[in-house]
Amino acid sequence: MDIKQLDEKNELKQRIFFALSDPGRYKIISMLYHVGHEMGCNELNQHVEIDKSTMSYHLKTLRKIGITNTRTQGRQKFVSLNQATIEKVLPGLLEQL
Amino acid sequence: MDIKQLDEKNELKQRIFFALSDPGRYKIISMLYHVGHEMGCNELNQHVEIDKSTMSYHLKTLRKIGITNTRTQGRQKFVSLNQATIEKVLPGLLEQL
DNA sequence: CTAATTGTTTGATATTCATAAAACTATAAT
DNA sequence: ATTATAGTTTTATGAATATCAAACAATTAG
Repeated sequence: MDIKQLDEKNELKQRIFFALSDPGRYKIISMLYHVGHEMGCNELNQHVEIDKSTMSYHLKTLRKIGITNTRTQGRQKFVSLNQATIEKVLPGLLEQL
Repeated sequence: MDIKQLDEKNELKQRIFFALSDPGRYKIISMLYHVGHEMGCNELNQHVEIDKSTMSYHLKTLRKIGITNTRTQGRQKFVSLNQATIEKVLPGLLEQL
């Protein structure tokens, strides 16, 4: 693996660490991991107590980092954890949350 | 373990994630872990290319979080990783850096 | 005593970040 | 058609961050 790929890997790690450094995002990620399946944003909101626009903002961040997937069904959006992406660069991390 | 202790544990985790979310701090932590022994700030500076005052700022952050120890000898300060603290809440993480 | 070395602190600056209210879009229900 | 639901975007605001130059210790060397 060349230096460029190493840097990219470290950048992804750092973005994941950034994601986990905020209490709200930590709870979102932890919740998604522990329930083990996708959740509607509203459902998430019932468990993680933050304003819905703040929630949307954080979810957008997670999406941009690339550690969540979103599926739209009707007027609902279901968010799920892109577990493989995380495991690939930081195996074993999710179990620690 | 009660909720308060859990919260404290998660707070420490989140602070560790914050520490690792910055490229400079990531390199410092990674370097300290991989060399496996304490390093002088100046020595660190030769490996991690950041301004010495920025370095000092980041090292202060790590100290406040509680994941490094500092020992003064003459005019040098030796920094080492408080590995046990990290391992306690996030076992296996350091090997991934 | 005067330099140089090692590191911290202060101050200024630019940037990013988190938060929430308000307006907005899209879908579903009545 | 209206209204309710689900979520996003915009806008504004305050707080936190990162960076670096310059001044400031404290120790050591010449």
